[in-house]
Amino acid sequence: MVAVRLPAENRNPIRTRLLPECSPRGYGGHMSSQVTSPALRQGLNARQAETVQNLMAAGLAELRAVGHEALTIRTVAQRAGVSPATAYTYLSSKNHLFAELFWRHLNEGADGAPAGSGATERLQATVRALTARIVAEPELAAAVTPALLGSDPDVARLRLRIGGEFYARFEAALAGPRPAGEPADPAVLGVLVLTFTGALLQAGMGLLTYDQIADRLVSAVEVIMRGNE
Amino acid sequence: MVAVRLPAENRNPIRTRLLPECSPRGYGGHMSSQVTSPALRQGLNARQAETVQNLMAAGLAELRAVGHEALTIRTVAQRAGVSPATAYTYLSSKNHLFAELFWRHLNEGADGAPAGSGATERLQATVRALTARIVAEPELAAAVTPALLGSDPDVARLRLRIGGEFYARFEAALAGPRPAGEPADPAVLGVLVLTFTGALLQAGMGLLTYDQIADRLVSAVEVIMRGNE
DNA sequence: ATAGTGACTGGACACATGTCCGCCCGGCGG
DNA sequence: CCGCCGGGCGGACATGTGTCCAGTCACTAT
Repeated sequence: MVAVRLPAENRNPIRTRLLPECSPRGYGGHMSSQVTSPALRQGLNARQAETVQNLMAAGLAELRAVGHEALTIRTVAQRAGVSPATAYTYLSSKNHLFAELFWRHLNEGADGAPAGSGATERLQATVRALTARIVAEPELAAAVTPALLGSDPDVARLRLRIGGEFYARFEAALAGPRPAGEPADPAVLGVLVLTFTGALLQAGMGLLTYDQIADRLVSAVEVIMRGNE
Repeated sequence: MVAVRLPAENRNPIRTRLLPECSPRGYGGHMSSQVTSPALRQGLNARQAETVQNLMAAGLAELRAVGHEALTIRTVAQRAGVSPATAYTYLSSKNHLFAELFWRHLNEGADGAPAGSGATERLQATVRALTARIVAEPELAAAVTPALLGSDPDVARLRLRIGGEFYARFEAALAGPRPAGEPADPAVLGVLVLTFTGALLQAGMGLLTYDQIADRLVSAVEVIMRGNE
């Protein structure tokens, strides 16, 4: 950890790595031509956006090819056709790369809120959808669990977003379809999120395979909801 | 990660780091004079056991003093008064140190199985006891979460033990006092363990403070048990 | 007393990580 | 056409990690 070398006040003036918001999620209007309203894209111009795009694609490819342990920012940079120095201007660390990739991966596949008559049913659908999404990139899943525990500020930012996303999805499923669902019980919601993250942790540790966690979680939802509507 | 450099077949012939079982747990007979029945202590003789003891104490002290990010095996070795090379004969990595310290810490404080009339009550007592134990060494808690995700074989060993310990404690609380408790429902048990590890993960990420997790978990137990006896 | 055993040592090694800095060069405004 | 601006480059650096090996020294058995 080099980050400890300096007392954290005279380093990194404000330089949080800037990456385009760019979640290709839902409203597909503003990402058509790559240059529309550059100011909205977190201050990245077209050239920079392309570099970032290359880095992300290369990161995923490298991850699939050699796994998260052997991957280094330098090999990713090479695969993306940029220099390591350039890569480091966008990615503060390996952990940051993994977190960013995971965030993007999570937000692909535009699953609308699950419809269904009962909360349990909707929650189980949500759980299945999420785990399916995660299981689709096993190496990414294995990489992101330790990565999200890093102390890097860019990681912290992503971690909040990812946690919030889980929370939002479970809340949507618990409360029911939009116009007038019942309000979600925060205690129940909390347990659901805790259980889900617990499953991810156990999978990350190798105590559960990613195949098992879907079934475990479906069963968990049933147990939890048994006394709660 | 140097562990990847060689294909893992011609390194470490069998040399899993040996540490004394030594959990000062319960039956306090066999650890009085430091030399009784050396064979039982995982093949460590008195001198080695003392070195290990020094390393563990130094590790904990260093952890408290500078935190887990700044700690290195070399500083721990120095504090323990041994050379880094020696430290590495017992500790395969920083992660291994943290896992070992956590395991020992968890097994101090000889809390017997919680008595109580209802399963919910016993589970809440268990949850409180565990989190209190963990919160007693916040730096250790912060260190162990990422550490347990490591790929080091020594870490894997500890991780299984720690997971098993959690499982056992929840099972004991769920099933009730020894001679004739009702058998624990494995689905409920599974949810409890997932929720607990989820809470640890969230605390490790900084989404929850370690102070909050006790309350969250007590509430979680109530929610989970609401429909299950 | 002597030789041997084995824990510990010192120090160099092969990587990896993230930072810094001077330079290049292509596009854009004058 | 010229000059600047700024993204990207090359490469050295400081630091950390885990490994390896020849050598030392106290204890032990003969």
